[in-house]
Amino acid sequence: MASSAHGSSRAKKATRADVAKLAGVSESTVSYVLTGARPISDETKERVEAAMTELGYTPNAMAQALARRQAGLLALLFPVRERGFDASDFDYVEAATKVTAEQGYQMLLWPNAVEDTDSLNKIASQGLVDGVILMEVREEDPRVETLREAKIPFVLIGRTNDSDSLTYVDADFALWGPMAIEHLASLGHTSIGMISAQPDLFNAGYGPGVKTEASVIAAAKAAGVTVLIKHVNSSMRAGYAAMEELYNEMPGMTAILGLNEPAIIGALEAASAQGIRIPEDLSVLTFGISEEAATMTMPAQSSLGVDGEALGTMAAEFLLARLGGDDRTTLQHLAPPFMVDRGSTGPSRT
Amino acid sequence: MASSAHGSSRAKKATRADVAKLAGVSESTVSYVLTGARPISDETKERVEAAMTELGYTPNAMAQALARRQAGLLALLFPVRERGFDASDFDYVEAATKVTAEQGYQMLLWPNAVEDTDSLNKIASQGLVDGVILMEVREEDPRVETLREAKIPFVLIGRTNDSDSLTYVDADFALWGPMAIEHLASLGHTSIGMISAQPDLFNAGYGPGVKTEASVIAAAKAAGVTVLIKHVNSSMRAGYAAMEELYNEMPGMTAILGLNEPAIIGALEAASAQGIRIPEDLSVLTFGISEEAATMTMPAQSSLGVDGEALGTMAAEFLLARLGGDDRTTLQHLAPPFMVDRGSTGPSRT
DNA sequence: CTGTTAGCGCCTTCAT
DNA sequence: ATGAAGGCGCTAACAG
Repeated sequence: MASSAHGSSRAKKATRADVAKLAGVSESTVSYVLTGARPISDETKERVEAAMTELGYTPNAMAQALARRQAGLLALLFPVRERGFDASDFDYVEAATKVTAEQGYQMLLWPNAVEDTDSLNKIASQGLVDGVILMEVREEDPRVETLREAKIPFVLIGRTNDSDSLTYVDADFALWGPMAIEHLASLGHTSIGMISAQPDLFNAGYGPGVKTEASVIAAAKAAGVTVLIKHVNSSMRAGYAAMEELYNEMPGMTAILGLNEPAIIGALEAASAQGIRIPEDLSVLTFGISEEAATMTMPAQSSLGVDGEALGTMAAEFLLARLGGDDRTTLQHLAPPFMVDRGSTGPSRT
Repeated sequence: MASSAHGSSRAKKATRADVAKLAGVSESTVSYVLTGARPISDETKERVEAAMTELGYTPNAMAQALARRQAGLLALLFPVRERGFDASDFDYVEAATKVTAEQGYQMLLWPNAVEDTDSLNKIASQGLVDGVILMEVREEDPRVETLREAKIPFVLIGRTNDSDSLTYVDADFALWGPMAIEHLASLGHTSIGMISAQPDLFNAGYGPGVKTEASVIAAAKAAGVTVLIKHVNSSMRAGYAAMEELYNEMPGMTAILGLNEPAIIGALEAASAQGIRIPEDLSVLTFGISEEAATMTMPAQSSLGVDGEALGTMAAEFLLARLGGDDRTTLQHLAPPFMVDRGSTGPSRT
């Protein structure tokens, strides 16, 4: 069964006409048993279905798309190169995929870089996909203008600086700083280090980085505590080094905030190498980290973030609304933060 | 400029007929200035191009695909959920994307699970994509049969147990064990631990895991050294614990092999926590790890693996050959391993 | 150098 | 409950 001796992979596929002929019905009838858009007698339906399986018929996606004037495809833009694609990212993607699949859409992952607007323009303006979800959004994001010009419905997970007229879901980073600082301040911490996003992402206007830092700084000021921020490359090594810098520049540090997954791992390693114990000597609170990443280290990290699955779902629903022609309402959502206590923060023992 | 007050994103796009009318030429002429498949006078070419830009015309991908009987799309199957998508994975993808783009193909990333053969069958048999590249291949991989039935050209990066008739590129794992063991044995190591792939991947027949272990075991036997293998979950925590187990069960251990990125990080952390120094007290050699991952830990890990970019390129070339109708030749390639010494191995001081 | 004419495979409105 | 017929937007011979 494994090999058909003549073996031409160019065997032409059965078409709707073939099925119609074999079943002795008209072509449109074949379509109607597929779509169910019209009542068909059981008898002919059976004949048609038999013919379809006999011929191994599958409708041609391109022809369908052309006739229906819609591709049934959605693209999810995720510039994979920047920082990979981890379990927490997949929370969003999986949720969005699930929701849109229920409406008959297939989701494609577009891994190209943010700057690759040429490719993007192609898929967006050629009608290859019906709608787009953007992830890893920057404060100034060239993709937005490209998609706008292509007149294709799109929604952001994240947001740009100028997002009043955009459709998006995002975390409410403005609340992250206050919530985190209050938590630590109430435990008595007054000297707090922060291992933040890598410099280039920050400079490129990476939203979570910029917005979270801003709210941390404001909250620290309000609470009267000191925060020392380091922009650290996304590597354990850099995190390790940053930890030493922090202790040098702020000897009384009793807590750190994290906004950089790999770097935090390195920082924890540095702490452990120095015999610094968590949470006895140092409290650790990490932003926007997945369950997996948070419990992967030793000790596990208490964290503050959003529900990626919920956000992904909502993004998909917004997009479906746009695809459905809802053009008037503003669809925007900021998700509130929630904190998960995994025991890595405790009272200050200054 | 930001908002067009009437704001219907449903504005119908210009078609080839519109361009032809505006330029005062026939429709086919419009096509021919686009494809350049026929000489066109400079004068009419300019008129047509002017009309195109005036109307913002872009050819409809679906209609093109239908008429050409080819979509110009390729899918790269990568089940993202299993272990994420990291920098080393992107080496393959980027290389393959580049090569195929030069032939006018767009590469899509298909993140669905290996078991999701329904979705796969859809995109494969509906003519949505012209060819497929599979990654994360298992010894028994259901996707292969699905693609075969769909009669669509495909190539594996990796291979199944029964791959004689398949088109693939893969690492030559059979050489990994000997090369690694010889390296360590020649340094005097005789008690070697191995932190291997997680149990479920291994049981699912994850090729790199199964094949590498087999070659390690054989090579160890031949060299007369002892290897103790642990199947470890892909987390730092699990690696940390595995390290302790290894020392308990094999107190004289002086070297470890790694085949599990996160677990190795945990293992290194465990070593550092115990005051075990690398490479003085323990040699570390990791398989199939990217430059980034290898240099991310402290100390960096010497590693043994393949050139992902080269493999991705070759996979793409194989696929292009199949798409070009080359159906007879066997296209298979096993890439030799190469070792990168980052100083984490040294003489045994038993 | 340029136009005309069949399709590509399917959807969908009219008819019956 | 079923057929027939006209597109969807573009390609690719076939004619000049």
